[in-house]
Amino acid sequence: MTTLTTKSRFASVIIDAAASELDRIFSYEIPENLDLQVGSRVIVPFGRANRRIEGYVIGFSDSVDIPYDKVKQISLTLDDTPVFTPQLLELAKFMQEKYFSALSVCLACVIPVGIKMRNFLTKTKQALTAGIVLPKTPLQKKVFEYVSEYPKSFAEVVRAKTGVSSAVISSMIKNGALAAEDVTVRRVAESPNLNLCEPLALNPEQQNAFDFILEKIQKGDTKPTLIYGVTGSGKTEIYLQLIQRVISQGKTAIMLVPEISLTPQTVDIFTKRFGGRVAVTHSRLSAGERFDRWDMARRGEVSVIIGPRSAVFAPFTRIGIIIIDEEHENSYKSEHSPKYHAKEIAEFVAAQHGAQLVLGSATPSLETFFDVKNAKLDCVILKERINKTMPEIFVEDMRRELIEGNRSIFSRALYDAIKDTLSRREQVILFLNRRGHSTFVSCRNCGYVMSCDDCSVNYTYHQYENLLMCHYCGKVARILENCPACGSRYIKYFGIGTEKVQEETAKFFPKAATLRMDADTTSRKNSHEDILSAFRRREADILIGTQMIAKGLDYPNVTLVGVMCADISLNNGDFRSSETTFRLLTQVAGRAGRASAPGKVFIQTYFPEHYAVEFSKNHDYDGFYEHEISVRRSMNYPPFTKIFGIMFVGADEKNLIVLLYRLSQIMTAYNKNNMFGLIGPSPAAISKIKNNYRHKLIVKSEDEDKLRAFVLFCVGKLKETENTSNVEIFLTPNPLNTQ
DNA sequence: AGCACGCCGACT
DNA sequence: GTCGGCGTGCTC
Repeated sequence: MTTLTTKSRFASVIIDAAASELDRIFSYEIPENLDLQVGSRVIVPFGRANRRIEGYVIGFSDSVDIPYDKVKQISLTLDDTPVFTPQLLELAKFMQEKYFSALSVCLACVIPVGIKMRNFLTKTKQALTAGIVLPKTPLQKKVFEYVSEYPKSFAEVVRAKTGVSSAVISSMIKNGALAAEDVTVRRVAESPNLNLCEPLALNPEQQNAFDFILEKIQKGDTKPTLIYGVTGSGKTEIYLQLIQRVISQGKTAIMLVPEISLTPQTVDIFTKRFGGRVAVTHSRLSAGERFDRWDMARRGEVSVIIGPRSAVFAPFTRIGIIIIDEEHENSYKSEHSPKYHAKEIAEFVAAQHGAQLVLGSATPSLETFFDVKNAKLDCVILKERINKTMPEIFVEDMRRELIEGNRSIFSRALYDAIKDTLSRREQVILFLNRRGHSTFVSCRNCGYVMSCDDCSVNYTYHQYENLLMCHYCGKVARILENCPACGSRYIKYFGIGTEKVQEETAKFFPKAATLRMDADTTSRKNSHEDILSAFRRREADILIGTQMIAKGLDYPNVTLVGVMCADISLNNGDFRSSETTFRLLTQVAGRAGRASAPGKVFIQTYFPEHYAVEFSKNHDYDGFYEHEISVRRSMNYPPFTKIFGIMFVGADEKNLIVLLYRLSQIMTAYNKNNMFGLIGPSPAAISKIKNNYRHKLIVKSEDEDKLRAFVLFCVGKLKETENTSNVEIFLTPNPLNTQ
């Protein structure tokens, strides 16, 4: 059925609607004069009222299998070129099946301009050239002379240079004294005449990694490669030189980076190497800017795309290499439907193009390293740290501090180290992965805890605004003097956040200037960059922050890092918590020290003997991997199984629990040979958000395809036998967590 | 999803 | 009579 010819009588159309009942092919007759291709965007009459709706042509046929009198005609096509290639159509079909999404939604995802636009937003300007008719007036003569000297000048430039009004120019165009043509202009940031940078010399390790991957590319060996290299080991230079080779062979390259790493510095490195051949995408682009980058890629005006996860959909032909830097990053997984993971998409696209997939990380995800061990992935190792030595790590047992009478948030050793560091005029980073002042507020008389009415989340106290905030829905409440339950006045604030750390730091080190960086201080545009550069300029001695300070930033003058409480991520109840903690500690520790002065890192914890803490203390990823993989094996967790999250969300909790319980009964009944492991049903970690209750069921299996089929079958059975109209059912294959 | 159809009660 | 409430079913 799927052919590329446009001579067929009928077109297979996917309607632009997310509803699952509409996620199928509708056949339409093609009018005589309409030129269509696979990928054409069309308007079709739909439904009893023939309302006009957008659709995508995904194939052609000469017959239909429904009564002919039902078939309607396509009204019109929206663009003069297809919006997706047959390859991207295949990718969308793959996503439809893998992520349980409507094909129309997957297609919209593949077309970044899928943002509803009637027509493409090509921006044009009028370029003027002297015409054949001679000018009549002095002003016209002036324009004529300028344009004779500088043909194809933009009208706005001609007006500025000659000082004439637009009336003069338009009358000249009208009588033939000027020739005008519309030329496309791109909304791409002008790169300020950057001097292109030559490739840097590679050290032996880098050279080895480069040679290994280049040889694979030349041989057409498409097994993916992991570059496993500590922070600062020079992975980026290898990426750059590989891309250089690929584009010199006339192929294209996709470079994925976590959104947070897409800083001006990163962009600079790439534009300095590839000049106008590289386009950068990021989430803050306008529709027009986004369209231009997409259009430039599909027309071959650029050869390299660098961007966050969505850049994996770049409409390139002949892709030679796809690189995923910091492959372990959670931001590669989309939170919205289709809940794709950029790594899975990249694998598919690389296979389509015969491209080399390169993953880079200092702390690879367990799944990735497991694939290395099973020879599904090649691996090159970079051990050497350029211009930096490993910091020394101290683990502080906060239980002992308490027993020995230290009730402050600083262990005695960390306190001394901060004092020392400040006296040497060096800088300190204090890390705590929780914003706000106090994490819960409760009554010491009756134990009542202030929490959000709409979500099952404790209020966090924010001192600056002096109010209570729900970190889930953002709702705020006023602080109370009396307990709403028992009326007592013994309200106390417990648990520390970054705000409290700042307050305590000021108390203990009154002479030190502090800066705080978290979601509360970076909501303003550019404030993120402002805080970091202020710290780099040494306008503060101590930087206090959450997760967002942990990643890839280098401050040569920071020689001390304190992790205020490692237990937060350790106790989040998810099977990946050890991995997350190990990685976080490793990343934070990487902020300390430089070549001349090795840094010190203090990790404060109530659980110092936890293996995630122990292994990070010794910078021992391999040891951590071996331990963690044995835990995963014994618990039947990924990578030994695939997991599947089923979440029921609705306002009527009782109804929701009954239905989810019924689903688990169906699953148990059809679970022959105990092929599938069931966990739950149970309330989600946050069991209520905005007055909608959330309960979940986790299913595990070694066979991903069977797992998918089983879940789909059982949910189908539930929908057949019960009324599920009052619950929303969210299916998430390979969820990032089991919360 | 969105829209028409149709089957009910209430009302100028 | 007929206006409008919402439950039901279909969409090439």
